Amino acid sequence: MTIGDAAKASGVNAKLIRYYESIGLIPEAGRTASGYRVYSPSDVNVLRFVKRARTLGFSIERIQILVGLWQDRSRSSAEVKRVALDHVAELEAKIAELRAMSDTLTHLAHACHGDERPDCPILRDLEEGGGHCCDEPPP
Amino acid sequence: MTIGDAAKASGVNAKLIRYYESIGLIPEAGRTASGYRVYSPSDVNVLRFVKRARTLGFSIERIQILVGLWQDRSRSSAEVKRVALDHVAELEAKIAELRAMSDTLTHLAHACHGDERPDCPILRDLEEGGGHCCDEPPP
DNA sequence: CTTGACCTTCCAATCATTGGAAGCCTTATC
DNA sequence: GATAAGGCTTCCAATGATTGGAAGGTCAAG
Repeated sequence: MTIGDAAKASGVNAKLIRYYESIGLIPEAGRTASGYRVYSPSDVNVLRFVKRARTLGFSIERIQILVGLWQDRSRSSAEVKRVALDHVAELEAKIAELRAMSDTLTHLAHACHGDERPDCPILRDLEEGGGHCCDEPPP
Repeated sequence: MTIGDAAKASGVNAKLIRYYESIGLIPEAGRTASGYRVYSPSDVNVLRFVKRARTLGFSIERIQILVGLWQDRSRSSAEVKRVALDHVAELEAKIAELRAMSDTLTHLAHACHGDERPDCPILRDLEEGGGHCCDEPPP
């Protein structure tokens, strides 16, 4: 299999496969006499694993660990679970951050007339740093 | 005020202030005879506006627009509201994406014993692409 | 033999921020 | 007046993951 075949079979872009190799996430592929990279079905499995892990938002760094555990027959599921739960904790933290942003803005937008007049609570919030509420103007 | 003073007063790092200037988000600061940047309290207001907008997750591109509207006395609040709601829509899309990741992983982690044995539903999901559930193994 | 589709490497851009290096300016102290 | 500390200047580079392009080599079919 060439890199293009592996890309189709795994769903990982050929360019990305080369990148993953360059950073050491996947081992260096074998080469034909003319220098083309060669892939086996087992290489494709690794690529699919990586792709699925990326879909779940794992960082490349954590995927390195997961691939290592995956290929380690003496792993404990506790190790895998810890990596996953660490990631879940980061996801939840990010969600909470975005949730707070969205709620604040939704609130401000709700208070904004949205007409042709220039007066706007959104701009007032940005101006004043968000340290107050529309019903409680700063002293 | 020097850039360091403006940084303290606005909460925006001096390095970041230079960056914002370089990309045209804020106008070029005046200079002393020796080349130091000079800032006025009104410049600090702009920096605070930018900082608050970044805290709410607005992209630099949208902040450009917001600053323009802020300083345009003939703006309509509808324009501001539209920019804000576009951003809210992006935030909600991102939240939904992260929520799906987190829920999937939480489910998988729940099904994982987390003990010293190697068997692990998390790794099985990554291996098989998540196209099935623990109770419904693939045919 | 030519065309087109593939492969190779290298370099650059994205987004927002941070870091460092090398060198100049200002202020305080001796 | 010399010197040291600390702030300022510019330029270059790195982050994370991915994508884009350019320039050139290789393979298969027509």
